[in-house]
Amino acid sequence: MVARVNDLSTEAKRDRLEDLAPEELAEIEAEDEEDEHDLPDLPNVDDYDEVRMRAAPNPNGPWHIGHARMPAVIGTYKERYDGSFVVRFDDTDPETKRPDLDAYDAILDDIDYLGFEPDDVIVASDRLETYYEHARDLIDAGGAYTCSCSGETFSELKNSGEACPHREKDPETIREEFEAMVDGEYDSGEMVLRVRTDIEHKNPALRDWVAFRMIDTPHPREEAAEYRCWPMLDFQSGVDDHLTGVTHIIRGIDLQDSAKRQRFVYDYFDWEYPEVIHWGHVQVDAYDVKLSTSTLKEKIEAGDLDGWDDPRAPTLKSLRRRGIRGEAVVEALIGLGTSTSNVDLSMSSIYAANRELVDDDAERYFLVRDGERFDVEGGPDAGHPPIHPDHEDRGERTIPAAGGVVLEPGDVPAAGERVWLKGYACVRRERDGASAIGADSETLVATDDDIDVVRDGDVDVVHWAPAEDNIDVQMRTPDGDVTGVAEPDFAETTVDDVVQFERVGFARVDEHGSEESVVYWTHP
RNA sequence: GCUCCGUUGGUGUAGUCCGGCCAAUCAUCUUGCCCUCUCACGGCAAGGACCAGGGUUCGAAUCCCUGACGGAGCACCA
Repeated sequence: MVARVNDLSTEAKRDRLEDLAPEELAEIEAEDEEDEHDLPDLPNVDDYDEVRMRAAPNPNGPWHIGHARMPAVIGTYKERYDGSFVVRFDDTDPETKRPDLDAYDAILDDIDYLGFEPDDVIVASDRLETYYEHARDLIDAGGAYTCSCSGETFSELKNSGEACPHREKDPETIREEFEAMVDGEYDSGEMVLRVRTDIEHKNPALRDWVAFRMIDTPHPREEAAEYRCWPMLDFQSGVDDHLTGVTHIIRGIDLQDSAKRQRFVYDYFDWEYPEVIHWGHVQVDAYDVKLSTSTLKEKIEAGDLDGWDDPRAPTLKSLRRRGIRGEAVVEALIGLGTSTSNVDLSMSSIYAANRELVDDDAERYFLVRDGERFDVEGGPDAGHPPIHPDHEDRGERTIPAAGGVVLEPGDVPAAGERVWLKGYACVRRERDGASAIGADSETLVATDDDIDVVRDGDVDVVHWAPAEDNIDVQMRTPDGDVTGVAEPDFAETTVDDVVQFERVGFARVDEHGSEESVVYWTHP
């Protein structure tokens, strides 16, 4: 019987089911029609009035490509669920993760580039009093104690599951010592406030973790410079997530234990812990430079990179300068999903998304790199290729040929061979000896071939530029700078235009200087 | 050492919760063809994956076990 059912085709089974249980069939087919999202649905959305998320960057520099994943994803979820998100700068370590004062605005600028706008922006170092208040409440609830063990001593005790003597201090002392911490009466390392969790918890990472510690170095922000007692991420972040109404937390797998740690605090306060999603790390191919803000900062300071927007840097500022739209970056990052495994992002997926966005508007020009000069005889004075092959109404360009042309070395035909100068005509390279003056006087002679020679595959079409009255161009790319000359009409482009240098690739016009023009290579 | 987590084509992803419609989706990628006065755009086609081994079952990418590989945490960093 079962075998007979198995032998039925899908169609047949469907028909049979329709007879037997039409309502169940409807249900099954409804499931199939669920619209497809690139991102998985967030968990338990219906349990909340509004989906609220947060991005919690450490303001230590402008963002690299990997950082864009957070705003890309939560911004997309915000749109899907009509939710909101807050940007919270977690700048609670003035020493080892010392904030960079320029980074706050730089990061907001990067989010703007990606096309998203945070509903709120808050800064943790503005909120110390709030954290202190909650610490006091936690102490009163018996959930924290001051501890003067050295890190090493406590670590040993903790690893063997033993409490330190400070754990059973009387509440009065704990309160006094914590106030002394707040008042800055201890030096770095002398005293911490620990959350009382479970000293025998099977996961050593969760045992009585530090909530506050002393830091001697003043915070770079003036508003926070007087504070010496600073909360650790797990405490600060946990409190803020609750206070700002965050319903869905998305963060890296490196913080997998954070939720478990923070739950102890939430339990003391009788708060509901938000939904949590952990995702893996992102690596990006095509760059020599590591995806690390501190590494980038070092390279810039050492002069290996010209700045955060150097085309060789895997930063958002760099992509922006290259003419890649934030939208394309978002699209590629969304495609990575939110899985817990580490992922590699191919730049080609960003390029593919961007090409689709810019191709229609990108005017076509010729750029010849490392050009070889030729005289042209027998043809018209100029060539007239279209500005855009799909839009004749945009007109055509004018490229003078009478004064000679330059070709890329790879496009130079062998003596006696033909090549089609795009928008101009078919030319044949003279054989050696036709002129006695030498290499500089090599000549291309226009033939009367019509375009059929190209259609038949006998002659290659190449791009070219005039040998005189051309425009010097420096093109900056992730692999270094290249130079070349562009046709005269290229001067009519304006800064920020993304153009396509035919057979070379897309580029963003960065500057038209008196000596030369500078463009940034976008992608093939 | 202790504790978590993961493993689908070159890359990413869907499917895994609730086993059958999955000889496995979509995108990117690579190759070929068509279009084309670009190696762009567009069109067509092809290529390429369920980590391994056991088990449960009529049936396993999906459930269970073991192993391998990879990642993360055990910080007075974020």
